[in-house]
Amino acid sequence: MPEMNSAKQNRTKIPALGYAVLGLLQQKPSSGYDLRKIFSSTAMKTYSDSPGAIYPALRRLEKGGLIRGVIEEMSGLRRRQIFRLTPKGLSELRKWIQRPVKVEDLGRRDSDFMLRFAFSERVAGPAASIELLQSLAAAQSAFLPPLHQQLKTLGPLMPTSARLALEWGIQGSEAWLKWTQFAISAYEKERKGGTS
Amino acid sequence: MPEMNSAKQNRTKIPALGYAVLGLLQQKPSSGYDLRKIFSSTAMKTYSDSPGAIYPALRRLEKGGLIRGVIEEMSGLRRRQIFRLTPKGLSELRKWIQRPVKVEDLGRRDSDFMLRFAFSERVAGPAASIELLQSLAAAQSAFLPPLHQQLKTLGPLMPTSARLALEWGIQGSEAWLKWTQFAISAYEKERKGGTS
DNA sequence: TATGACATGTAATCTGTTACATGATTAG
DNA sequence: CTAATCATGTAACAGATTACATGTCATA
Repeated sequence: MPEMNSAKQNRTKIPALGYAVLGLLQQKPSSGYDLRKIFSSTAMKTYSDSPGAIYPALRRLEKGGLIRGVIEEMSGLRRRQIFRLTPKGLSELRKWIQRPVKVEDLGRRDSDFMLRFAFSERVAGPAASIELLQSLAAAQSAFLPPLHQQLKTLGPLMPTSARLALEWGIQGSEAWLKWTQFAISAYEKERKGGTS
Repeated sequence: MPEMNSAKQNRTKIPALGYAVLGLLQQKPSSGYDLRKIFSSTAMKTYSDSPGAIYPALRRLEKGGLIRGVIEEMSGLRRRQIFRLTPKGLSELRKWIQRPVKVEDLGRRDSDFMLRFAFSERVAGPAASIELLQSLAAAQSAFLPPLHQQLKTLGPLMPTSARLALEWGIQGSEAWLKWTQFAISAYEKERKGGTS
């Protein structure tokens, strides 16, 4: 086969939900139930709020030494385990956030990147956020041309609905690129007039 | 818990990859290898091109009576199994395409909907495409206000990068809404000046 | 005759979904 | 008292990833 996606990953890969948990725990030590509430009520609905996902994920992260849970016995005898990041967990989170964006990552606009970026400032500082945005911009500029190409060559042969779907691929990516510029300039403005 | 996502599904739920396969087979009977090439080379990279995903999926669909494979023995003795939709498969595909869009479906802009819409014209005709778009527009108009609300209340408390990520949620949805209008008007234009 | 594309598969493993189960505490 | 909410779990299962295995055919 010419070049199918193979990708040999070294084990211990953390899934998206795991990073979402790490990021939230860095912001505020929480129980599994706290996390479930966040995943079910806020804009982070992409991640599963089911106990069958959260609790096993917490145990995996704990076994990997990335978080540590302590049972809070204080007020009221309702058992409740609060998890916190360990230093190892923090460094793992930081490494994930600072990974450069590759063109292949851009397929889904909703994934991975936004989660990383959302956490970036808290975890690694504004400089890291800016770097991430620039890495994104670079990847994006390489992403669009092939799509235009596909539309030009295949578009006329496709049914209207299929062509329109492909056009969303383009329009959506362009909107995302605009957001990237917007975000970069927001950081530049902050740097000048900011609270520094 | 107030209202966590539970969702009791009746069995025989077909996963996204399954529908992608059904849609492609409706357009053109193909082998597993053909499908893999499509998933690895075209804009449909969201779906797995790995043999460990495709071949089991084909067998599941065949067991469910949605597709039927025949071994092509013609030219050259290189075995190659060509799959086609059965009538049941076609009707299942049509049912999936014609499902109305619900607000909860809108979380990820890249998912499900675009696949359904892309196939809609071929499988169920332009009228179905237009209906899908209108169903989408209705769901979208209910989707945006809560996001604006969240930004207004939580935004000022968030770090810049987290707020910008939330703003992408809004800008991206607005861009999608614009595409929806664009697509509807494209169909209207076609209906007037079209090949009818 | 060796390489690489064609073509199909399988086994181990991981993660998430679905659907229960359990018990403590608080509000009406 | 009873219903709802807090809080944690588990078992069965489905589907995807990873990695390997097998064999055919064309061409350089």
